[in-house]
Parts: sequence; structure tokens; C-alpha cells
Amino acid sequence: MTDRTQKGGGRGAPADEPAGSIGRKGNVRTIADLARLAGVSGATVSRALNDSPLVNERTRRRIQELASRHRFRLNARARQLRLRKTDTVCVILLIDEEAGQGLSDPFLLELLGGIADRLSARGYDLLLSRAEPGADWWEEVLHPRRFDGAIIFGQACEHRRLNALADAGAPFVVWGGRLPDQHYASVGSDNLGGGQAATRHLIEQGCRRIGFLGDLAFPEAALRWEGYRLALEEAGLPLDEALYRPTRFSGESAVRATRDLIESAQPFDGLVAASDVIALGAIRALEQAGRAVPGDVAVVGYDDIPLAAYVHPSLTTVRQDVAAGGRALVDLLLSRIETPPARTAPASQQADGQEPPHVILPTRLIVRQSSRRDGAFTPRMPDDADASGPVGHD
Amino acid sequence: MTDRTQKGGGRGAPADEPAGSIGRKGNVRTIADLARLAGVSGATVSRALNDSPLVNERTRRRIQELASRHRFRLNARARQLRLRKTDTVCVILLIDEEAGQGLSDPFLLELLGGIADRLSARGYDLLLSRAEPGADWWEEVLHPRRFDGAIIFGQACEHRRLNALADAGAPFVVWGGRLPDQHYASVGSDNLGGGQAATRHLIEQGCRRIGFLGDLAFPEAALRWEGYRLALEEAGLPLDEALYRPTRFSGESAVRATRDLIESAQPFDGLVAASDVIALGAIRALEQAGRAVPGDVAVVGYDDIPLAAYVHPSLTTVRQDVAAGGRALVDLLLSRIETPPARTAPASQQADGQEPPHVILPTRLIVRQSSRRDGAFTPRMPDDADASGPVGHD
DNA sequence: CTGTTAGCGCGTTCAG
DNA sequence: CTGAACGCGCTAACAG
Repeated sequence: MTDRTQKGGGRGAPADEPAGSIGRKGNVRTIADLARLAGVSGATVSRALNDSPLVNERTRRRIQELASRHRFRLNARARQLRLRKTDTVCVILLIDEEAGQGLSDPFLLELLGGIADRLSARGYDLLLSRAEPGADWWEEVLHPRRFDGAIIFGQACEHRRLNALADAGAPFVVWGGRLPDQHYASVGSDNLGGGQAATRHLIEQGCRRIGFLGDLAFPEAALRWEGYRLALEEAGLPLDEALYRPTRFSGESAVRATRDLIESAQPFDGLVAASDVIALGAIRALEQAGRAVPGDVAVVGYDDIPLAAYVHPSLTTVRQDVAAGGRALVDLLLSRIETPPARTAPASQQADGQEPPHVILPTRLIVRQSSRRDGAFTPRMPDDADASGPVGHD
Repeated sequence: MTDRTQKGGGRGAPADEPAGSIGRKGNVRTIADLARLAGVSGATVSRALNDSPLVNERTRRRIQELASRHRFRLNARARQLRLRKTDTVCVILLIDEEAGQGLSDPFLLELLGGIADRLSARGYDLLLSRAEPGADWWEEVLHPRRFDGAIIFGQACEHRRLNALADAGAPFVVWGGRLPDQHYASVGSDNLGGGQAATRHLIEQGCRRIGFLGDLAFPEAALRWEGYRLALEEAGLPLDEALYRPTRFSGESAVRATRDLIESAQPFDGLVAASDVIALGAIRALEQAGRAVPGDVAVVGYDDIPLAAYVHPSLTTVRQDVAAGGRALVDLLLSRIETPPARTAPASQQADGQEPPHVILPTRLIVRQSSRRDGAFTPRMPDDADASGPVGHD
């Protein structure tokens, strides 16, 4: 035990509080403080605060009340260090500025709110992080230090990387579509069904030559396109690739794509857009070109952003339940985190044959003005007047 | 020094890694690991990684290279515990669901992105937190444990509370308007100037009876109203309170307010809206009532959300520089955190006479279709062609 | 310039 | 049921 002199040694921590000066005196900040106050040891306080059955109930109550009276809160950092977990989930926004899918989409913020609420309810903190697709964001997902798991947006940019991470056993969940060769867990709306419903609706409205605006490089858009394709097929309509225009998730891109489509002189009487923002851009371009919406061209969007009901013409669109999406993302991730990976194999080749979980959120077609044609029989949903996003009778 | 038996004691930490099983063997996770590899002590590694001048440059280089080769990263939790700081900033969304100022406003997400980028650049983490105005969110702002400081949205709900927190010396910054009796630091756009510019523009367009839609309970809206008032005054136009309708930040509320205004039979030929979302709701209500925009009523919004250029009619609005806003919020907060509060007084009554800092971001009027009247002389700003939030000539 | 030591605040083993 | 001691991973003070 060497010398073990009392003298100094590293007393370390930066001296705060110039001796007996400020700081509401008697402020109890550590377990030791509380223990002194309660006349018990630190261990007992720790146990009491963690509802351990090892402590006498009366003692526990007394300590808990004392703690709340002094507004005492455990130091999360120390706790995390000791427990080797962070109780934190990182939301990574993998956004390619180039792709125009910026942070502007209102839909994303709503989803983020849902995630925040759910995490909070389950006792987790939410760390927000932006990252460029090319960068080294994935390293910390593989060996997390600041968080226990991640929720990732921006599937399209890095599908291969995500697969690799999943193979390596990294704890994360992705928002997006379900891809055929996908090793990671994900949550997304029923993109295929949504695209199909949108297209069917246009067909019911009498449209026969329907275009599609979206970037098939994005899985969500590609799945919506697949639904579009199916709907045409089941109606016996031909799929004309000349009516497809790759379009990024921005109004500007939508305007360009639509103008291009118009100038191509291909006749068309309907448009399925991969997002509301795209739909609005398309409508703008159509009107500038003298085509009436929905008279000449009927348009359907996707997302049902809050503004969709308040533009002119109001936007027919596919609504996804964002609150449910947030909950699903969190619950899926936490179930993954809180139960050990159940190592069947020697845990080296984690690529077990099991399908990764995927939650599909139901969608609902909200019919408004932008798609309503005169000729065809009116769909069952009347028209919306106002309401926060929704539908009402007009 | 008591007995000090080697035997056991709390060996504590939950046993991970069943001895010599998985986990890419030789994985170096702690300073001790790296020290062993480098043949030096832990302290030296620590110093090297922190670029301390106390370490030989060659040694430092060697260690740093070794670290990056093994993908070693310091354990932030342990570091924070030791250093008594968290390198984390909490963004608190204080949002009253009732008030309809939900998470939907695209503007908020953009600002959040700017904050995230700036924090990341300055080496801080971003903790995101939602809170209800009534709740006890403020306790942790007063005695932060998980973060070093906070950026708060939702000034209106809790102005008095924010003042109290500032008086107590809590480290935070607020997004919003500058209020007359305000003890805390804040950043906001030039609401007064923006409202004034919007109103002047309508007057230049020939409007004579201009209404205002916004909730004066919100400081930002109130300041925009003040600018509106000033512009009327300088043009010698009367201020008619019958043309004001309290309106919350939602499309629904805007539709109601506008209908109410129309039904009041008060004549009006212009509308200043406290946000783009409000403006869009107003336009919708006007059109449903058979009033043309801008023909019968010219409308100006606020924020220049990305969609503003893509609706019909495209929206004249006041643009604020959100990226600059994010930077300003972060820089202001960090300057407050990183320099000690400079205790002049015994630090009990922090209510020093100094004005709290307030950053005002410049605004710019973006003229589009919703306000352009035929008769009047065209304003100096022609039309914006594109830029990030573009418009095409039409 | 480098190694040794102590401790940030907590949870946990083991002994009583 | 309670207390004493130890260590999670890191950095500051001290001694060489």
C-alpha cells in the first residue's frame, strides 16, 4: 500500500465556489450530501432513489421525500459512467443538401416532435445530429459513446452503409421504405399502398394519362412509384415512361420537372407527386403554363403537410400518421437496445437469417380540390373546409 | 488507512464480454488500453489527446496516430464527469399545443438545423427537449445537470418565468422579440422593421384599409403589429382597430379570423399576416368568399417559408435569415457559458443594471404575386428570380 | 517532460 | 437491512 500520504495528491476537480461565498448555501448536489442530511450512508441513498427492494420502505420514503424537497437529482453523467449506458438516443439527420431534400419539409419536424415525446416518456434523452452523407457519421453508430442507439433519416444516401452497419450489429433504426435487400430495422408509411391509392383515385376521376414526379433513387419515392405502377396495371392502363420525370424533394425541382414534361408535348391529365412540396411546385408550373388544376390536370401529393388544406387549389394527398411513426421508431429501437442481441452465433457473423423488423404505418387518402374532376363520379370523401389539417364538409 | 484488504470489495461494473469471447479482440476502448499499447502512462495519453503543451511533441504525435489508427475516442461521459461540464446545449421547445403554434411551422425546423450546425462546429452536442408551458421545465434550466446551457423557443408562454430565471443567473438564450421589460438575452428577426416594410409595401401598392392578423400575446406578432402601426402613421392613414383580428399561428385560426373580418362588413383592401401560414389561411378564406387576391385584397406574410414561392398566388413575405439566427443563438449562449458570469455583486442579486444582449437579424421584403396591384407604381424590388427559396418570373 | 495518485458522483459487491 | 470500499474512464495536482 505504498506510502499513502494524506498530503494533497490530486485533489483534482476544478475548485468552484470560492469557499463560503455564493451558491444558495446548503444546496445538496450529491448523494453524499443527502446521506449526511438523512443520517445514512451513500449506498442507502442510492438504493432508496433507485427503488431497490434492499432498503427499508420507511427509510426509502424518508429519503425520497428529502430528495424531492431539496430538489435533488442524480448526476446523470456519473450514473451513466457507472452503469455504462447513456439513456440517450441520437437522431441523425443524414441530409444531402445537394438533393434538395433540406430541413424544410414540415413533415420531418412533426415526426421529430413525435420522437421527442416518446423518448421523453420512456426516460431517454434525445441527441440531435446533422451529418453529411459522405462523412464519417457511421463510426459512432457502430461504436456509440454518447448514445445507446440511433434513429436515422436519409436512407437513400447510404443504403449500403446502413446494411454494413446492421451486419456489424450496430443499434439503430431507420425511417424510410422497406427495400428488398435490407438488413436493418425500419419504419415507414405504406408507401406502396399510398402511391396506389393516389393513382387509383386519379383513375377514378377519369384520368387516363398520369405522370409521376419523384426521385426513384429515394426508396420511399420508388415504392410510391411501384404503387402507381400497380394501380395503372390493375386498371388496364399502359405504363408510359415518358410521363415520368425524376424530381427531388423541393419545389424548385418540381417546377423544372413539370415544365420539362409540358414542353415534351406528351399529353397528360393527371400527376402523382412523391410529396406535397413537389405537388405544389407542379401545380405552380402547370398554372404558369396555362393548364388548369384540376380541370386540365388533376394532382395528388403525399404527406398531408399542414398547409395542404390551405393552398389553392387545396391539395389532395396521402396522409401518414407521423405521431405513430415517432412512437414506432422509438419503441423499435428501444426494444432492440434494452434486450441483449441474443447471440445465437458466436456473435461474429451477426448476419442471421432473420428478417429485420419493419413497421408499416397505414396511410389515408385525403381528397381535396386539386384532384376533383367534374366528369367522373365523386369519391366518397366530400371536401374539406378547414380543420387543422383535415377534412371537413365544405 | 484501515485494513485495506485486497480481497474483492466492490468490483462493481456489470461484467460484459464473457472473458475472451467476442468484440473485435484487441479493441482499445480506454486510455489505459492505449497507454499500454504506447508504453506510456495514462496521464501522458490524456495530455497528448488534449494537445497539452506538457507533452513531448514526438510522443504526442505518436499517440495521436495510434489513437486514430485504433479509432479510439475519449469517453465523453467520464470526461464530463471529471471536468464538470457537459459540452451540451439543450434546445427547449416550449410549445403550447392549445395555441396552435405546433411543431408544424417549417420555419422552426430550419432554424433548428442552423443551431445544430453551429453547435456541432463549436464542439457541442444538442439535446432536444419538448416541454409544456405549465410544467417544471425551468427547474433544470436553473440547475442544469445534463447540459451547460439552453436555447429556448416559446417566449410568449413564459415571459415572467424567463425573467425570473435570468435574475437567478440561469444560462440560457431565447428566440423571439425584444420586450420592454426583459432580463434575458435573446435573438430575433427585426420584427418591427419587417412589419413596417410589409405595411409600407401594401400602402405603396395602393391599399388604404389594411387589416392585421396575428396574436398580440406573442411578442413577435406584437412587434410586427407595432411596425404596421408605424407604417400607417407615417403614411397618414388612420389605425382602425376594427381591422385587427387576433389570430394564432395556424391555418385554421387564420381562416376563422379572416371569415370573421369579412362578415364584419368592414371594407379592407390589404392584409398583413404575422406568418406565412396565417397568410395562406387568409388567402384561402378570401377566395372562398369570392374576393380575389391580390385584386381585391393584397396580402403579405412573414417568414418566407420554402413553400411561399410555390403557392398560388405566390406569397409576398418578409424573409428572415434563419441560418444567421441559429449562429447568433449559439454564439450568444456560448459566450455566456464560456466566460464566467463576472460576478460584480455578491452574485445574489444578479439583476445588474446592464441591458441583456439582444441580436436583431435583418429582414428583407420578398415581393411576389399576392400583393402586386396593378394601379400603383411598382416597388423598387422587381421580383426575385430564384435563390434558395425561389420564384420564377411569370 | 513523464509517472503516480486521487477523485469527479454514482452503483455495487461483500461483510456485518 | 445497512455500511464500507472499490472502480466506471478521465484529468489535475504533485513529485520526480
